[in-house]
Amino acid sequence: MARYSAPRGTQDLLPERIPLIDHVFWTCQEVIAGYGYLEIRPPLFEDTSLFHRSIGEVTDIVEKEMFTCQRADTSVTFRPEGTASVVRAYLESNQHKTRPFRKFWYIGPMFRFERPQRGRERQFYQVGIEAIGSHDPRLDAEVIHIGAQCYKALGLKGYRTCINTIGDHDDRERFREVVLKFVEPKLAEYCEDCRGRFGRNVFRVLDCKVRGCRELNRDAPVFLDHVSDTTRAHFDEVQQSLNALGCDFEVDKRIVRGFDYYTHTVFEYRLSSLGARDALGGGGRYNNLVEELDGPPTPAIGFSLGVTPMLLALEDAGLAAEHLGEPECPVFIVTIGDGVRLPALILAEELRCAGLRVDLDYEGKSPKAQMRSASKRLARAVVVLGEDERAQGIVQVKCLTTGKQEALPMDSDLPGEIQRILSTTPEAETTQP
RNA sequence: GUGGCUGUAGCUCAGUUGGUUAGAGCGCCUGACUGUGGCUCAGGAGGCCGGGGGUUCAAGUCCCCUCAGCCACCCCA
Repeated sequence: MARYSAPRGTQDLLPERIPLIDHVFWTCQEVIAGYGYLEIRPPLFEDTSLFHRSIGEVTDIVEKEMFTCQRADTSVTFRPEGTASVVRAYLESNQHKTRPFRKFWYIGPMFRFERPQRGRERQFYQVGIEAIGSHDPRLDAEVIHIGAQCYKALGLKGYRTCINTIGDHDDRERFREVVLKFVEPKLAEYCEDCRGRFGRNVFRVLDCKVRGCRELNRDAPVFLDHVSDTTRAHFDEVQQSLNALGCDFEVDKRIVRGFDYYTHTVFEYRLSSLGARDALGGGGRYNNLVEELDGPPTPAIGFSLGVTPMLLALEDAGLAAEHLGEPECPVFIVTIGDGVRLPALILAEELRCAGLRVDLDYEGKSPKAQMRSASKRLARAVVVLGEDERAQGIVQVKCLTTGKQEALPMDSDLPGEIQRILSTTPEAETTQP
């Protein structure tokens, strides 16, 4: 048992797993870049107040899930999501004055003090995009489509793109009144949770899973019946644009997102095979957030995709294995005898300078064991440098895929020769089991 | 934060109604002509049985606490 373990809800990304993570990163990045989004890298922590303002005071995240650090008179919080930071950076660099419409993407760790379970960690990676400065419904469609394209590019199947609108502030206030009037008379009949939700967030009462509450909600008011014409028109155009893009989607009236800043279009990507926590990612429009953070009224929309659920989905679909494993080190130098300790060090460095990835034994292993190490490291060529070779001014170069070995003079073009040997043995070992 | 399940070698797991020196497969190390991998064979190392306390003549096995993971809830990527 190790003395220390990683903090709860965190994990080490060991070398074997890095290629898989990178695969996800690169695939998403490639898709996103195709739509003109540019990467932005804000700090991992912000003034605590930024999240209070953006996410909302009465959200679970702000109330109990923030990693906050107090030093003297400053309080910073490790970001629980990316949007607030991006908007803050947008305003701080005066984009709203110089280049009001911008499209950003980001990737990096987020932090939430939650109880961990499958697909939920306290430090987790998200890839996200934020398009700030336009209310064009075609942009909503683009953003929604990009997320789906990321999943498609990863080879995932069976995910669903669910969209909804939560209207603007007026729409919701109007609807809140309607719902309050609907629920209040029979409040006593609802479950305990719902009676709590009544005061905090009435809308949640409408999608309670308890059977009794479902019965009570059978004739509940429908939001879309109470929205303004502009809200409805926007939502309609979003759907038309999605169809134009060839993006499959379904409307799910129950989508309500966890942050206060969302307006109008909200969406979620779901994959039921993930279990109870079936969301791959989600996002929405946030037309009031820029203003809320002391900028000019500026419409915007974005999403964030959880890397953890993507990894789980890839693993479930059997698409992860091919990306797991330690990156190969194509050239390994086997030394025999103490007399070649320094010559081997020099030779390795010369080969590296010529652009090869080279390693050698630092454990004092026998030649046989060094060969085994080379194999395990997926080396494709071994350079044997022993006392005998050194005396003759040569090295033995053994190709591990063909097993052929040839003697080459030390003063010949060794890097070139090794390159030649590596390139004449294409992909032999990748076809092994 | 609430409830439930689980925790034995590096990994995946066996371990009978509590009973002697806790096992297997894989992996790791060594060896099979004192300098040559993969395959095979032989041998070897490696476990405070998650941690702490308790019951008992005796605890990996039973009880309590704690930590961690998983599952569900709240909520959420």
